[in-house]
Amino acid sequence: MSVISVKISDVAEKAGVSVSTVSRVLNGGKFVRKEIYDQVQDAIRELGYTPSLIARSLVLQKTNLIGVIVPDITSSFCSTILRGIGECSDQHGYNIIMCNIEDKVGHELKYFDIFDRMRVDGIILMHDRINDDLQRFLKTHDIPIVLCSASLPGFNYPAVNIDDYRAAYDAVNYLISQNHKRIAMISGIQDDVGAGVKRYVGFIDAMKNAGLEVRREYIKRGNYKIGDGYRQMEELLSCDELPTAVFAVSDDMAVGAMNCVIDHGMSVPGDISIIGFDDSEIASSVRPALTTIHQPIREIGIMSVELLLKKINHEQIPISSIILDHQLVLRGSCRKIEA
Amino acid sequence: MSVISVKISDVAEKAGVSVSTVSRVLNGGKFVRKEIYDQVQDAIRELGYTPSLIARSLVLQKTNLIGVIVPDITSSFCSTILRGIGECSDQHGYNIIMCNIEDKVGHELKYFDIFDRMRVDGIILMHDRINDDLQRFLKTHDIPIVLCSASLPGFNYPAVNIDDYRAAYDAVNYLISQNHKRIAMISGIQDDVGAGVKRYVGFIDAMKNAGLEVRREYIKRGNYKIGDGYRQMEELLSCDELPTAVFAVSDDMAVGAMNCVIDHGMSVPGDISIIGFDDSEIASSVRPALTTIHQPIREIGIMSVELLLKKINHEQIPISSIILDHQLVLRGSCRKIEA
DNA sequence: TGACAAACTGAAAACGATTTCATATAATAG
DNA sequence: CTATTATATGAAATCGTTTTCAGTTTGTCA
Repeated sequence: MSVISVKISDVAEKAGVSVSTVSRVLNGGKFVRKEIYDQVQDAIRELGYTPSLIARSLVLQKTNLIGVIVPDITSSFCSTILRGIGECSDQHGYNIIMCNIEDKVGHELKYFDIFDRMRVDGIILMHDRINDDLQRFLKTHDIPIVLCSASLPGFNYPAVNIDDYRAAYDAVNYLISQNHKRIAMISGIQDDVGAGVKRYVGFIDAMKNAGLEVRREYIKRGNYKIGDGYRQMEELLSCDELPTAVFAVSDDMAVGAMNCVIDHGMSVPGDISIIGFDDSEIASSVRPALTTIHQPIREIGIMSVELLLKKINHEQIPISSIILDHQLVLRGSCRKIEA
Repeated sequence: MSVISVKISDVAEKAGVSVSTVSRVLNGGKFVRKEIYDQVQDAIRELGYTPSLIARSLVLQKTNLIGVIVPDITSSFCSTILRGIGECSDQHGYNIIMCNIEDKVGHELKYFDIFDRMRVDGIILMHDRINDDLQRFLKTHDIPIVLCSASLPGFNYPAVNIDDYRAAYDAVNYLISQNHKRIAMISGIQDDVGAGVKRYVGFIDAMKNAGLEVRREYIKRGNYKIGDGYRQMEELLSCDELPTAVFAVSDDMAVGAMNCVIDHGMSVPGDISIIGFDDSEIASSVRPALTTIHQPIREIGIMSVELLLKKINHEQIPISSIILDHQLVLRGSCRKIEA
């Protein structure tokens, strides 16, 4: 029962050697006689000694901590990324300390400040929005940062993303190839300066290139959650002429939209086709299963960590921003309109 | 650009006072003259100084860190609890450091060891399984631990749970009240010594008390995930006589089961009624929406933190185990059998 | 055998905070 | 006006490690 924590000097005393020698044993045992080495190991075992990472961090000026800021841990997309992050950092001997922004948008600075004081070795940021305080902070501090499924115009932090423009374009283009003409979009919120605008532009361009009209009333905005999708779909259903398809920029919103359609006694894809984005777990757990854009979610998390570690270790980073492949996955929520 | 980190002595020098004075200012400024106080604050601002929590932790012997071990961050149940945990610990000035057990079952010890070395102030454990190594560890260390939606027979750590026995009983009893007689169960895995067995016994008792037969072939086991529910349901569908209702001990498994039924061209609840457990987000995002047992998920997380903090601060803990209320929520996945 | 390198060991100085203790000044009381 | 107390301040010890540097063995080679 190690109530009082035993320290390195206790081990040293017990083993009859100096503190330095114990420390050497702890760190590989180079330059210490086999005999003494064993002696020290015995003492460690008998005393149940475990070195304090706190003390170690202090002298080494390195915490092996990675701070992670997520917008909403509850979303399947985020938690899957987080899983990738946890997995990879674990493998490299880093631990992650997580902060959930949630509804506390605008308070990001608080978490950066905490990370700063904790002297984390680096930060992974899954967040697109920025305000003045944060801007100032980022300009004056230089903790290694990588953006994960996000981008911050004006800062060239390394980032891991897919090609959101292209992916949105592909999704909409698929709808068009199925002869849909009245296509609506449930987009991201106004101040999403990252993926949000890219997907938006992707939608617009696909429509324009096909010579299709984009109606103002067909463009809605939501905060990526199921409830948002539901609410926006309700508005769409009140249009004079209903769209035949809707492109939602997250699976969650797509599911919300789908539920709304179903709850109004209509059918997906019979009456309205819906295409999602992310291919998060919910996409395949729902009936009809969602046709959607697949992102390599877990890999995005993993790559973020690898990029961050490179930055922490001052290794050369080949390209500052990594774009992973997306993919259209066809399931049951879209149908072809017979011409 | 604070490349070289500025320390308290730099501030002291700049302000023309001693280190102790700066420290006092940092910690509330009691016993320091207004004039000097301002002087120090100015120096802090000008230098962009932020105190190192690492150094602070070392001397205070307190990290304000809480270690959290989750079985699967990807599940909506876990991530919602985690949100509660994050929220509450944040409010109390604690940070959480998260470890995802995932498929690395049996390696729990590794994370306990890390937490131990990091000198976290306490641990929240959402994990029911235990092995010899872990047992030995727990016996020899005494970090404050609370169990969150879990229980560890043989250790009387404080815990936050619902009454799993009663909840399962209520769920099954509801099915019975709807005239179901052939009721199947998709239970937890074999070595789940916590909620798993309690829900199992609740099922059995409800059946017995109603004088209903529990058929061996109607009892399946899964690891709480959607895929498990799907697979087990497939087996149930191959029974000679189909059950009219199935009780799944997690919403995820219930959804899996539901999808399986639908994919086989049958209807829920038309052909088979399904009741879930948890009322996690997926329960209401699926059509038909799941009838299920509601757990106050976020609150469970919050209460765990509060309990842990009490333990950390050596406050009296009134009752060692907290049982929160559950509730049956009726939605669309169950129907009444006309007698 | 002597010279020089290699292997081993320990004392002491960091790392960056808090806190105890002693001291100095200001305020209050008798 | 002195004795006493409250308020301000700083020097130095402490938290538990790693690492430098110097010193002591031991080994190798001519």
